[in-house]
Amino acid sequence: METKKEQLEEKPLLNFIEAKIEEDLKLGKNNGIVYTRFPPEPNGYLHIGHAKSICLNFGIAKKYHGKTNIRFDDTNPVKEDVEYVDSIKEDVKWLGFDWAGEYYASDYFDQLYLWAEQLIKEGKAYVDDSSQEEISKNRGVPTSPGIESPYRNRSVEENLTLFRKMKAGEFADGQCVLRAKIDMASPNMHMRDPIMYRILHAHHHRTGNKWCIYPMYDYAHGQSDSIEGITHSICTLEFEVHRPLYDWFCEALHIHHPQQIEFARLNINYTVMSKRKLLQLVKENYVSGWDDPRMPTICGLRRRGYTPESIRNFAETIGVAKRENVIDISLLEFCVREDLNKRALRTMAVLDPVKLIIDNYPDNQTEMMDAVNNPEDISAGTRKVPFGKELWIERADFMENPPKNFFRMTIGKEVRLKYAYIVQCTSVDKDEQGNITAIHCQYLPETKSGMAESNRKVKGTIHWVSAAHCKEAEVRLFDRLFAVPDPDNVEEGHTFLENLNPDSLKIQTAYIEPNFLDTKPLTKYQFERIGYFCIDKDSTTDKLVFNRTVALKDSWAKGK
RNA sequence: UGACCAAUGGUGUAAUGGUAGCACUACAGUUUUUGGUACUGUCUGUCUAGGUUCGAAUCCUGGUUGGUCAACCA
Repeated sequence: METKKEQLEEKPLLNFIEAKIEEDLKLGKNNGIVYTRFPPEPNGYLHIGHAKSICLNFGIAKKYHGKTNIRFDDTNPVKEDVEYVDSIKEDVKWLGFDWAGEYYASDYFDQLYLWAEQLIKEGKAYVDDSSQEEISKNRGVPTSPGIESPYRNRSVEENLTLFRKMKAGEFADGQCVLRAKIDMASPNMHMRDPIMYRILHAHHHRTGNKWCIYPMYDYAHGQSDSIEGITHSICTLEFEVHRPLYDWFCEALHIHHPQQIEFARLNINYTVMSKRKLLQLVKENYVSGWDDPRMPTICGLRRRGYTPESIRNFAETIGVAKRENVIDISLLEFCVREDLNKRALRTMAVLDPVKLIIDNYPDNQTEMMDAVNNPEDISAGTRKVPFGKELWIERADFMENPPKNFFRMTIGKEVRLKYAYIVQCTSVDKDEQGNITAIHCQYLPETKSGMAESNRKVKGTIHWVSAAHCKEAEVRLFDRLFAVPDPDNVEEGHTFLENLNPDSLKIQTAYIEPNFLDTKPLTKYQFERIGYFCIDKDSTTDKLVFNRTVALKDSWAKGK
C-alpha cells in the first residue's frame, strides 16, 4: 500500500490533457492560470459519462490551483428547461464539486449580438434568405465543395438592416439566418458558412421573450469560454471538427482565445449513454424515471446506493485518452464494492428463507449475540442480535446431496451460525412435492461465540435471523438493464429496446435483523454474505424497502 | 471515394528514442466466524509493411482497421 503511494508520488502519471497543461504552465501561457468549465445543455439528466467530464474538469482545476465554472449551454429554448438545470446542479454538488461561477450562455446574448454586428460590419457575416433545404443542399457533401449562397455578397448595410429586423421580430421562424462568411469549399463541413443565428419565436427559460433570434452552439460556446476567461476548454471527441470554427470566431473577434481539447467520451457495456435513449426509456416507462436505480444517470446511481467517492474513483481509474473505449461494467462495480466495504455497516438478512429448528435449544429462550458492525472499521462497534430456537436461513445454504466442495449445511456435518453456535444438521421436513419445509439441527452449547470451544475449525459459516424477532423488508434486486454488452448494436429494423434485460428487477421479501437499523433513505448496509444494499426513498416506517447496489463477489456461485 | 482523429493483453490506461508497467477481469493459492475483505502468484499485449537509429510502442512513409463530420441540435 505504502509503496504504491510512494511510487505515485515519485512519478505522477499525467493524462494527455494534464501533460498539455503542464507544458502551457512551463511556457507561461495564461499567466499560469488554469480555468475550466463544465458546460451541460439543460435538456436532460446527467449520467455517468458526464461524471467523467465533471471529474476531469473540476479535478484538473483543483490539481493546478485553478477554478471551474458551471455554464449551462442554453442556446436552444425549445429543448431546454429549468427542471434540468436544477437536477444538474444537484448532481454536480452531490458528486462533491463546487463551481467558481454559475453562468448561462444566455447571460451573453447581448454581447454575442454585438459581436455579430461587428462581424457583419467587417464583411465576415451575412444574412441568408435561403430556405433550410437550399442551405442544406448547397452545403454540398464532405467529398465535394458546396455552392455559395446567392445572398452571400450583400452589402454591409443591407446585412445590418436585415439582421436588426431579424432581432426585432420582423421575420417568421426560418425565414432567414445569419451566417459566417468563411469557405464553401472547405473540406471541413463546419467551415462552409456556418449558421450563427436562427429565428426562433420561443420562450426562453431565463431570457423570457426578450429574444426571437438565438445563437447556434458554434457561435456561442467559444465566446462564452472567452468571456469567462476559460483557459482550457475540454470537450468530447465529436467536437474535434468544430475546433477550426471555435478558433475562427475567437480570431475574427480578436478576443481571449481558450484552447479546446477533446477527449473520448465514456462508454460502458450493458448500458446506453445517449441522452435521447435515456429519455426514451423514461418517457416510454421502461424504467420508473430518471432516477430508476438501473439507469446510468447520476441520480439513478445515487438511488442505487453508489457513493460520490466510488464514482470519482471510477472516473480516475478509467483514465482519459482520445481513443474510443468501452469500459467493463465490472470496473464500476469494483469501485463501489471497494468503497462500501470500508464504510457499510453489516447486518444479517435472509432473502430466500427456509426454517431452521434447533431441536435441543430451550423453547421460548432468547439470547442476545454480539455482532461486529464492520470488521473493516472497529470504531463502528458491535450490536446485539436476538437468537432463538427457530431461525431463518438461506435455502441455498443447505444441500441434501452436496458436492465435495460444499462448505455449508448438510445432514451430519457441522456448520457455524455466525456470531452464535456451531450446529449439526440432523434431518429435514418435506411436503408432498418433496420441497424442504424445515431443517432440524442440534446446537453445541459450549461453542457459543466467545467461548473456548467456538475456536474449533468449521468449514462453513452461515448467516441467520431469529424467526421470532426479525423484520420483513422488500428488497429490490437489480441486474444490468440490458442483456447484451452492446445494446446499440442492432440489425436494420430493430431497436436497442429489444436488448432490454427482462430480469433487470426482481422484488423479494426478506427477513432482516431487527436491531440498529437506520431507515433514512440512502443509508448503506452490507447484508452479510449477500451484497450491498441501501434504503430506498419508497421506504416507510411500516414497510422497509432496500435496493441492492451490487452483490458481493461470489466465488462459490461462479464455480458451480 | 474528402477532411480530421485514433490504434499497446479480454477491458481500460502508462511508458514522451533506452528493461512494455498498473488497474479491472479470468484462473490458482494463503488468511478468514462473510466462499466477502486482505495478501501472493499465473495467463494474456505494442494493427501491418517498410524506413531513420547503436537502439522504435514512441519518429517518418505507405497500407489496414475503427471513430467523427453533410440539424436553422449541443
